[in-house]
Amino acid sequence: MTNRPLNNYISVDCVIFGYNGQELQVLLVDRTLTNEKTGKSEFTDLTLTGNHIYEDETIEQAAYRVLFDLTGLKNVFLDQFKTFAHPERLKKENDRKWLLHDGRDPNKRIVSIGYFSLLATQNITLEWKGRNVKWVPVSEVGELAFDHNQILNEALIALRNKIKQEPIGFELLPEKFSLTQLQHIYEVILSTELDKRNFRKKIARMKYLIPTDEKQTGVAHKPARLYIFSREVYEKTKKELFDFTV
Amino acid sequence: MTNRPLNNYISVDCVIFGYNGQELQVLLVDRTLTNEKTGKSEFTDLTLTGNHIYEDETIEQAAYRVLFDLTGLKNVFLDQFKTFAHPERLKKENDRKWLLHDGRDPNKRIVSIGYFSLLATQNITLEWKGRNVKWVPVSEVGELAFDHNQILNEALIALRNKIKQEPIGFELLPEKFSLTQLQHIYEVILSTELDKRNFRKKIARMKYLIPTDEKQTGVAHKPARLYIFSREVYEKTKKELFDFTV
DNA sequence: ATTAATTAGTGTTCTTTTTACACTTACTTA
DNA sequence: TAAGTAAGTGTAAAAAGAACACTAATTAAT
Repeated sequence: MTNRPLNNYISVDCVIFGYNGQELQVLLVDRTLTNEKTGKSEFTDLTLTGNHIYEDETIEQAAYRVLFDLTGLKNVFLDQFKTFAHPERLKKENDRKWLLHDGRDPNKRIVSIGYFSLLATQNITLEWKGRNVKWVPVSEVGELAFDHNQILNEALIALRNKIKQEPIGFELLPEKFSLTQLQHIYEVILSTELDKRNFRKKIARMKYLIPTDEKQTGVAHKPARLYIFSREVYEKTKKELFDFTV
Repeated sequence: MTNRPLNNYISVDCVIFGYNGQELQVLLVDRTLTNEKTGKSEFTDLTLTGNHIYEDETIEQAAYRVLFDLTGLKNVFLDQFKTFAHPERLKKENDRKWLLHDGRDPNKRIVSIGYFSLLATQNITLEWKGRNVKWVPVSEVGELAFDHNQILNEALIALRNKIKQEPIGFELLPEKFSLTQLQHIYEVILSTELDKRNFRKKIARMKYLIPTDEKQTGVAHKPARLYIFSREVYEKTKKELFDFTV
């Protein structure tokens, strides 16, 4: 595989969602433009992660590569949700400066294919192209670079649709998790409150949620039983439509 | 607006679905490569419709333009469903010849943004770039040019998902339609059989289906009452989740 | 050792939705 | 006027959804 980019005008943008047990987060990286003569910073703001597509790589592989470079993880959940190509999408003043600095022509159209992915945030070391990477609660995201607020919004819509149809909530949790944690994921993503008993009744129907013998430890209350998600069982039984309409 | 394409390596592909009262159809166009010296046809096959994106136009506008050029219609239902960019997607022998003939470099990656749209097939005159255009039942589509079989499949998946969530079945029907016609649309798209009484009970909840005083004429049986879809009522009431899970 | 604090875990009733199922009505054609 | 055809309609049983409150198991503080 070569590392030559296909061209400068097509890229993937990855909206990486994480969950820390409290809130839905998104991975953002600092974008600092340093004036090469004065050495001073012209501006600093935040972007989503993204990258070029290499010559002999699929767009999906490019998105996986971004994720791997960031986290060292493979087999991450990834979903292509929308492509962004509005003529004005990168025409804000700072965006133009940044593109120029990066050797790209800010007058050319840049097409970006949006992927979103889901990660359990625990135990992940973040590092990306020497830029500062951080988790930001989705509810606290301010103005982002480029059209990244729009991309984030569309990713959220796609995530909400997807989680109602397919069991992807597990991707945000450690391998073993409690039902309360799982419920909280749905509550946070769908911005709704769910009744504990009704929630458990509903997921009791889903055979791919396997109880283990393990319990939480070190918590100052009755420890919760831990469950695992069985992808095998899911694949076998998925004709029985997953439906999490709330 | 200029008519200069952005570049030769990005395009929209439109999967245009139609319904003729019997089956779900898709619009295909003949692709005939004529040898310029001999005047003989080198091959003929079928493609979806697609086009370049002009310099100052959004991708959505480009897709609308394809539809307008084909049908003379505006305000057609259109949904961006997936982007295709596999390195090998246009590498079949005939595809390479076609691209060369069209002045494009078959070794370059061509990114195509897929839209699907829905049309009532009645009263539409089809004409596109002098190429022969025709409706083909989806179940009878053979091998298509490029990766268009894959694009069609993905469009079908997107259509099936969408029609369960949003009232788009009407887009395939004339303005006034019977409930049996509507039911048939769902049956055809979801490949399922629905019970007439249960179907009617279900849609009776949907306020935006407005009965008219008109009935079918010229049918050799009890004439069906005709209904219209009220987008206004739909927009007002859509918080009440549309759910057509079957 | 006891108590307070905290979250886990569990069932029932009522309402709504889904499913299965068969006959009469209105129109055209022969 | 009879035959053919699709339209239109109701009921009962099963499944799913919604509302609701107490006991159990653990740690922390005293």
